[in-house]
Amino acid sequence: MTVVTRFAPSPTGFLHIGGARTALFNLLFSRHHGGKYLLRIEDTDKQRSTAEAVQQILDSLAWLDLSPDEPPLFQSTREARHAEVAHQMLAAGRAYFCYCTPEELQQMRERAIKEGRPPRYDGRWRDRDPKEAPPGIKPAIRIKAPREGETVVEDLVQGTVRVANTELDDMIILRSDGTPTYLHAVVVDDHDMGITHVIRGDDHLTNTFRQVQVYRAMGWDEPRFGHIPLIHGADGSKLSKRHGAVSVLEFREMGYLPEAVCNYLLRLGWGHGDAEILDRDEAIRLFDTDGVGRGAARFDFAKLTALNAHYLRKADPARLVRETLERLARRTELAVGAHAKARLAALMPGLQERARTLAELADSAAFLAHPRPLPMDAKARAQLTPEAKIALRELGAALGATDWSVAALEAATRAFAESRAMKLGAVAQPLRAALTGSTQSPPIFDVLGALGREEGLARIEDAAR
RNA sequence: GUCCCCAUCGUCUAGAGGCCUAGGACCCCACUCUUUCAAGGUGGUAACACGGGUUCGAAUCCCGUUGGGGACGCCA
Repeated sequence: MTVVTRFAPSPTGFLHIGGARTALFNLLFSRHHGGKYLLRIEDTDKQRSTAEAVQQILDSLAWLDLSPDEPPLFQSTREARHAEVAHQMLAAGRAYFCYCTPEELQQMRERAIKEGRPPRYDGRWRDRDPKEAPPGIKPAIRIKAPREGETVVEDLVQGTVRVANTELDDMIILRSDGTPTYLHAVVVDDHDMGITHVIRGDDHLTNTFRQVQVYRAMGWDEPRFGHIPLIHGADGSKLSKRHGAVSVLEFREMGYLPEAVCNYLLRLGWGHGDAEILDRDEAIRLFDTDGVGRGAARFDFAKLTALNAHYLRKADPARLVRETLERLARRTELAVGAHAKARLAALMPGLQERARTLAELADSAAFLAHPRPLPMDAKARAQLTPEAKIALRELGAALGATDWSVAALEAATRAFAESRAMKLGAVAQPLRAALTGSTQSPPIFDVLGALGREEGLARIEDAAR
């Protein structure tokens, strides 16, 4: 049997980071088993579904390299099929018309809760003759769920999960307006799409018992289910906006790399020995449901950031130059032209190993694109003592006479310091302040080299004034 | 309220009865390297929720307690 998985988001908003992990697990699982990974947009709620949300989800998945193997299936296009199946169940005596009004059901729920009973449909139309139907009411179709025994699901993650059938009620599969409910549509679509493994959030675990009834009523093979735990915020509650970012696109904006996000998401709730750094190929090779944990995991920005720093360090400098240029171009105080681009390309190896996110990278690179005079932060200004300024002026003169290569610049500076009986640091720090406006930067001679003779000497002169 | 699921350092996790003096990663703290900051290297702090069993032996199996999460819609 070829494995077929799917990710099935509803387009009522942006793609949640938890949804991204579900998509990742589905992709990894199918790839690991040599199968297919599909996408289904669950847009049957016409009030809340939007085309923008669909596009955002597609963009988010593409960014994370989690695009499906085939174009997405839109659930709304399959309503006729959903209704058809519901009517087949009706004909087979596995479903029935229910003439209750929403108000009536509401009352039923309220009374049950007041009396301390679970709020469930009491099955009042289950065996009633449709001839007794009240006039003028369009019926909904309910499934005839078993009332005795228990329903057991062998979950790939949670193990054997069982529930007494008395806990289940006869859920609506087709609304009175003829549209399918989620619980019904999901099953019909999963069956028709040939889904063999349903990997989704833990919050669907109890739904599974209801969905299984549809498979059984239709005599369809049931897929295997794997319910992965939800992601929580740092305080242990369900991850939401107040925990910081939750939208995948927000993570992109904050400067996280897609491969880092995927690696982090993979390790959130899944483990394989001591493996921490896993690229896509390695993840596909090792991923399986037996490595998925059963408890909810908390989202930790510190670890994501550490992982991001790792990937940033080994990323292709050319790629980072492009990304950084894009961010710098948004800053009006900078002059992002050919000079800046060349300087950035020259210094990127030194910059990228010092930044943890693309946002930090852009911050640390901004000095390269800043027109003179360069603004100084407080610590940098403190470096420029009267003595330091004198030394800088003389150093400038010395450097002006040297070949503008990193090695020559370093040699000249070391010779200069030695001639003054100064420690290299005593010269290098004021120089760093002059060149970068900061006390932290890549190796200072690399900076000097990247800046070029004209700009480098000019900045030294500015600072020596 | 009812049902379902979960429970190892602060966080993510390894651990499938003896290999556990509980390992790794992140965070934090020292030291080291060093022109700064990072990175790297070395070392350190830190956990089996609790109570009963089962067993020669339990982080690992069973029961209970506590704590957390989820689901109970003509939403998805």
